[in-house]
Amino acid sequence: MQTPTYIFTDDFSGFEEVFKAAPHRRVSFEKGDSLWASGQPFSPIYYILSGTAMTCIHHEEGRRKILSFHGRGTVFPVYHANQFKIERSIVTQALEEVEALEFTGAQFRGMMQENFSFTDAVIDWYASYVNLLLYETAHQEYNSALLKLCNLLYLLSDKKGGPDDRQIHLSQEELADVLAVNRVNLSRHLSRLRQEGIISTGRKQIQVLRPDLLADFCSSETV
Amino acid sequence: MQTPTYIFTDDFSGFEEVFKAAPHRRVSFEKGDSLWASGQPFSPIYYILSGTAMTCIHHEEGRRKILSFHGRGTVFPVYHANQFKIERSIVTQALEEVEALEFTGAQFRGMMQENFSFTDAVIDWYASYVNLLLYETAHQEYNSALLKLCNLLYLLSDKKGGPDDRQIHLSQEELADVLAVNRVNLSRHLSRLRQEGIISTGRKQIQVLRPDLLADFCSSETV
DNA sequence: CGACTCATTGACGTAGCTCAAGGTATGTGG
DNA sequence: CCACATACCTTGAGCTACGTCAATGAGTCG
Repeated sequence: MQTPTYIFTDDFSGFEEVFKAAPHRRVSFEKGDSLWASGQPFSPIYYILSGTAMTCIHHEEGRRKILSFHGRGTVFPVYHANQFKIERSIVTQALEEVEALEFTGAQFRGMMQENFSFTDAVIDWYASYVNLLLYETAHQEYNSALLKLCNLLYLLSDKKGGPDDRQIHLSQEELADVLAVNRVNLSRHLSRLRQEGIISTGRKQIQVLRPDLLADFCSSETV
Repeated sequence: MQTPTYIFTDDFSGFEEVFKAAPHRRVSFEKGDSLWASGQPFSPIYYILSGTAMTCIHHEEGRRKILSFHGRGTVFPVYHANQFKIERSIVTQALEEVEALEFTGAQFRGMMQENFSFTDAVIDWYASYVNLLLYETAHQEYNSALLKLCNLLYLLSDKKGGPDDRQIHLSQEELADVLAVNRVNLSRHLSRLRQEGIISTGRKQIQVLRPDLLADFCSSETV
């Protein structure tokens, strides 16, 4: 039974050879580059070979909401036929150097038509994205800022790895922009968790010292 | 360029004959019935022949979030292979008598594999649902309760119809549960709009008198 | 070393939540 | 058709979590 993920990776890496064999354009982006011009509905589709990109939506009042992160072996945006107004506000930026293969919608659709297990992967991707968004809209929305934060830290920290792997390399501003809470308020809740010995904080990094105690703070929809 | 929709209808009605020809079970639900037992991840898929159903998520603290409405000619839930934890909290209820055709995931996947234009419809459905959820997570989240309400009224009211069609037959509690705001607070904002002559309210119904003035209150992501 | 960006802490305002009481349609059974 | 119950709606008063503004501190980099 799956919990939400903010970080997409390797959900298409089984098709890397298919991507390389299909007609495409090879592209690379420097840190900070946008994958497409902002203000436009998106049209190309990227399969990421290496690097990480971050997708966010800019609100007309000047805020931004960070939606998800896309690493190697995944695709963004995923194929769809219709254009939506909100796409114009969506921006995907490289957080580090990104190497990718670029496809048109028609090329991508052709690959789905030829290979139905590829279509399965597309459906899986959509289902995961819907799951993340449902979690945010229908669950996190009702939680206090502290609970939201604990849930996010829990989901972002790598439960499998050792203590050194349980680091989250995001600034407080970025965390605040994922949760749609105020940066100052977020800082206060982080100090609380720091005082309780659950995390330690540094510049652009948070380490989860006690995942067990953190889990106690989280909602049952999360752990 | 599409704006979000809360009410899904007729996005699969072009395939009604395909549904009827495929192996299925015919089912009907009385007003108030759930389409599947609550607390379970869902497994059957329904094509709705008539009636309307409402999907909501129950939060562990006792609140509920109304997600979407599903009328004739649409499908819910749409096919996916993985199971997600949050599905256990999702309930879809008949708002009136619902006649539907029930399919298993395997049957549904078979139909997608046989008929690629059916797969196109599934992708369109997912894209619309993601669009709605992005709108809620990344746009409405940052709006004040009044702006949220105006946006919702605008999206729910039938812009094509005449004055009598611009009625919304939902209780204030249901509207509040769509917007994740307090019922009392919602009532106050409705009185404001009533005082401005934009809407008239009654028991379980709101009529939009001046769609033009309402649009002025809405955000640009909505109109 | 200076100029960033990032993080912390305090003081204060307010939108929205909660509790509570009362009002008004709608439906039902006698 | 009326009495009563029930759901739905309205309005008031007070609280609080979060947002905003502002000033200061603490890493990092050229």
